Amino acid sequence: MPSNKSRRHWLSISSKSKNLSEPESKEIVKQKQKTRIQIHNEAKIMEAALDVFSRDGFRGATLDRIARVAKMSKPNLLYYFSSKEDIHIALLTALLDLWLAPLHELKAEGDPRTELSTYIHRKLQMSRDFPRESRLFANEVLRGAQHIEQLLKNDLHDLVNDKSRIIQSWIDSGKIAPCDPRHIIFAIWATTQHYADFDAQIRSILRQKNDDQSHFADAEQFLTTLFLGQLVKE
Amino acid sequence: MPSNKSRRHWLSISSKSKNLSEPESKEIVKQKQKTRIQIHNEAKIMEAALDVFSRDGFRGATLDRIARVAKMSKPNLLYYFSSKEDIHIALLTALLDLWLAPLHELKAEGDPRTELSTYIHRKLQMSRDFPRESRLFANEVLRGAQHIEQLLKNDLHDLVNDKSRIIQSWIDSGKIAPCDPRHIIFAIWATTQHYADFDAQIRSILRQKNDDQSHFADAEQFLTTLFLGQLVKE
DNA sequence: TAACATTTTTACCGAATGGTCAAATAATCA
DNA sequence: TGATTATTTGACCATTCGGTAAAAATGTTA
Repeated sequence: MPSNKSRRHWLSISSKSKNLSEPESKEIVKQKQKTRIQIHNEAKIMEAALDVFSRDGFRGATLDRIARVAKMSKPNLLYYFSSKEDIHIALLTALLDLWLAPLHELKAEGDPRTELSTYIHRKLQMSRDFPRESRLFANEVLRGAQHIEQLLKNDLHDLVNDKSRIIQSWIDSGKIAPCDPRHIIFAIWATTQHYADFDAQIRSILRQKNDDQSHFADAEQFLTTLFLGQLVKE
Repeated sequence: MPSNKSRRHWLSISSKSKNLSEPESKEIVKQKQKTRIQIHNEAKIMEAALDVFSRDGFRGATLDRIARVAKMSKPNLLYYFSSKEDIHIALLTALLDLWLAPLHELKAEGDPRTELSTYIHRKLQMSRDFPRESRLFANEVLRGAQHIEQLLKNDLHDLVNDKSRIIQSWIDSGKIAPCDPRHIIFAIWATTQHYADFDAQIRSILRQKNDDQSHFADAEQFLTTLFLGQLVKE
């Protein structure tokens, strides 16, 4: 499968949680409209920040490096975001939806085998096409997830519980072995994201070049077999 | 690239492999005997380094912080290791054996079900009891594994290939579905280490306290079911 | 105990860090 | 167009970074 090299994804900057406060009926909104330059530069910064934070983690990343990658001066960068922490949080927040999209699509109506293999497929696609995003979250969670604690405890927790109820219904109807459905989700996360986060290790073992993505097909075949219960014979 | 200034740092953690050979065979042994203070302080530094590197990654970690955790001055720390990179590499090297021990124990003679569930059990135990070690390697591999490239390409590669041959024999005798055995190993790594590396996420979702490890029992039960092929019913 | 080797500390270095400020420049719009 | 606002810049700052030099302190041993 050819790789999708042009990976500019739109990033809607977190419109700052101030928006939670009532915009005072339908009058003049305090939040000013974003300039074309603003939109462009904020996107440039997010793109650069993704590059740097995903490689070095929060503490290891530097504003100088982000500025250099974004091809702007450091003060200019700080004109758009007030601090390093700000950039990091904005980036994580903006990418969370993209990151959780595959799980959102897990539907109760479908049959378990189809739903699970579709989910695996989509997650593997994410690892293949958005490895930086995967590493960004991996780095953040490794650190203790201090910058997205609330996101995890609220949004992610609720989403997982929601989807766990679907899986539970499959368990109740005897289609899946009794277990805590959340561990199924953990296992799919772990196995699929592993191919992005631990890429260097996998390539060392498989002796693959950096641009070779042929193992993803094997991985999907294997993981489908694994999760659909046909790996070990009786 | 380690700039190897030939200082008086003949002391190195990895020298233990040399100690296995006969002491003073014929010539004057350059390797001097380690002082009690040396042994003590190197251990103190490794312990502190494990704490700091596993939390912040290589770039994010600082010598000042390591020194503070180890309760010694920074120059004192640099008396034992010549650079930050040195400490990191020494730590990774010293811990690799511990980290690979469970895989080493995978034996061809046993039956696949027992061998796999034992391996899962050991790996989960590692995640539970040595989470910092797990995160240390996770951080390093996330960065591209620049400091352990050779270790991965040689030692780990060979070990995995070796054990893959065992699994392949199980495939050949029809006990396991045809697949690249290395993906089985990857999947066990991913799922088990996930409980250490992504601990913060898991606790957020399960709403568990930091010292609660009760989910490890669930995890083992679940992963055994998963890998032994009894998760999804026909 | 004296001679010697090992360990620790103090004081320091140049570079990089996150961040500020006011002035200069460019874009927008009445 | 000019006035206003939005953007960019260079000069700067306090702190922290990885690391060094050399003396002081401590341990070891003849």
